[in-house]
Amino acid sequence: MSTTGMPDDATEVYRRYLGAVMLNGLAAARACGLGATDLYALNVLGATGPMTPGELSARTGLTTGPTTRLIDRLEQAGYVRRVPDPGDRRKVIVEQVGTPAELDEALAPARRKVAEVLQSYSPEQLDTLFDYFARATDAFRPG
Amino acid sequence: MSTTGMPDDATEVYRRYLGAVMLNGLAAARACGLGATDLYALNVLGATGPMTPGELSARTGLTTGPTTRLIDRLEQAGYVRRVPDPGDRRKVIVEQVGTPAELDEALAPARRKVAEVLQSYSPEQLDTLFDYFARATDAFRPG
DNA sequence: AGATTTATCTTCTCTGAGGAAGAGATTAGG
DNA sequence: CCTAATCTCTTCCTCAGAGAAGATAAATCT
Repeated sequence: MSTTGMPDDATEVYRRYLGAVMLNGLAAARACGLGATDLYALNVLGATGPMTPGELSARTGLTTGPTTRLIDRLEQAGYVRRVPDPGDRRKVIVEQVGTPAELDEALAPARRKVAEVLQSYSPEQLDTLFDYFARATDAFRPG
Repeated sequence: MSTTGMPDDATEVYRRYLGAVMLNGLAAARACGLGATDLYALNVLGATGPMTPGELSARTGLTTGPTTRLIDRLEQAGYVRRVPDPGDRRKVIVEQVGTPAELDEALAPARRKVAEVLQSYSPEQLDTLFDYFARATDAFRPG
């Protein structure tokens, strides 16, 4: 792809890879009964940390009404918890409850296979890979 | 994570990375007006290649009715094309029309940043990374 | 050829997620 | 202290998307 400076066949490999990651994540979400927005919100919370419903609604692009019910769903499913803001009693803080266990369970088979793949690399190669993971995470951040 | 043999902090880096990839993909899909199922189906088609509506319905878990309308949506949006099966005139083959341009456009900023990250690696390191991309793609395949 | 099976598409219905508007509670400012 | 602004939540409405059941067309089998 000329805009990225990557050769086309490398782009294709990478595109397929991203597609596979998405596919796996969506399938796992579906297996847990999570909608796309729910998963999106969980990812936002996981990436950015606890935040108020207002912030979450800004991040997801939802208005406040649907956001309230989004949080209701996540809370009822045990993925998230509402905590009162000590400094402002109008506010609520939404925080993840540990790591979503069901979701992790659904993602486990793929992670096991990935772990197998990773075991075939040398320590230096693993350093490279994890360096990439860390830096790509920022690259994928919105904004 | 003990089930994978990965150290816990490495798992966390990796989990964040996957979350970021998902987040970016979902945001891009939303920007293109694609629903979660539509995106899922496009990913299936991209990963597996052209297939009949029946196969697609099995992959997505939808019944045949919604699958027809799913394909209608994707076709109308120009992401996909229906071709008659030459060997069986009951069948239709659904195939992607090139690479979804709008989706690619929406993903471009992230890809540019990733390309920047990738430019900092040596050729040997890039070999390692792309080897991983290719093998991880299979690891993420459902089944 | 006739019957059965297979594959896709159509129609109807319904659930669920999202928007709009406003209520209730709390904080900030004059 | 009283008003205005802020934050969350509630209510009502709409609509896209999914299931169920059946229609249509084509292939297969006896």
